[in-house]
Amino acid sequence: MSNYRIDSALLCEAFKALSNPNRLALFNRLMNCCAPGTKCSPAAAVRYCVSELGEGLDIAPSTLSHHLKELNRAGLVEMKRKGKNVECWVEPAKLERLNAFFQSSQSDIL
Amino acid sequence: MSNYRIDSALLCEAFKALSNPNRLALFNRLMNCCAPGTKCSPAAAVRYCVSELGEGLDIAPSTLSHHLKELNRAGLVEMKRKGKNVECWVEPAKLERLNAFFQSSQSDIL
DNA sequence: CCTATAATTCTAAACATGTCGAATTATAGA
DNA sequence: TCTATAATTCGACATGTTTAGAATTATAGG
Repeated sequence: MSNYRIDSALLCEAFKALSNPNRLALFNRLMNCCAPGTKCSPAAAVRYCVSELGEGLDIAPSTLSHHLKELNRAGLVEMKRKGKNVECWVEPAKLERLNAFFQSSQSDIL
Repeated sequence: MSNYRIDSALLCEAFKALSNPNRLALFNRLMNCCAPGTKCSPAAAVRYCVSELGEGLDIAPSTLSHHLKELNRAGLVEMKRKGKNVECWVEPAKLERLNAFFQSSQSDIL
C-alpha cells in the first residue's frame, strides 16, 4: 500500500495510452506478434519497425511517431533504433502487470 | 474477426474510462468490494452508493456523477436507483473480458 | 404538501489531445 | 560527400475532457 500513488499513476498512464483507437491498434499488433499458444519473449518476438506498424492505419508519419512515443512513455512498448528503422516490441512483463489488475479483485495494486 | 470494429471500439471505451485518475479510483473501489479470495458476484457484492464512492476523492458531486456516468457508459459499472441513493457495482463478467485482452497475446478479441 | 437529502443536468472555463504539414535528424549506400 | 529512406520534432489548429457551481429532479419522511 505504500506505493499506492505510484502504481495507480502508472496504471492510469497505461490505460490512457490504450484509450486511443490508433494506439490500441498499434499495441494489439505488437501483442499478436507471437505464434499461437506461446507468450512473447523479448528474444524470440517478431518486431515491427515504425512504418510497418502504421500500415493500414491511415495516419501521417508524424502522428504515428507521436502515438508510438506515447505508448513507449506509458511503458507499454519498447523501441530501439536498428539502422534506418526503429524496432518496436512489447515486453511480456508489461502484459502480466496489466492482467493482474483485472484478475484479482482484491489486489492491492492500487 | 467479423466483430473487429465493435470489439476494439468497446475495449477502447473501457480504457478511456479508466484513463482518468478519479475514475480509476472509483472503479478500483468497486472492484475491491469482495472478500479476499472470492470473486465479486452480483448478488453477494457489496454495493456503494454514489456519495460513498466519492469519499476521500475531493471532487464536486457533479463531477462525481459525471465520472460514474462515464464508467457506466463504458460498460464497466452498473447503476440502479434504490430510494434516495443510486447503487453502483461491477459485473464480474466485465473484468474477465478486460482480463482476456492482456492474457492471451494471440487473442482475436480485436 | 413541505422539507431535507441524494443525485443529475446544464453551462462555462481551463486544459489536454489528435492530427497534419513542414522542417529536421539519423542512417545506409552509391 | 550526396542522395534516398526512415523517423522525429515543431507549430498550429480543431476537438475533447475535466471540473465546479447553479439549477433541477427524485425520493423518503414528517
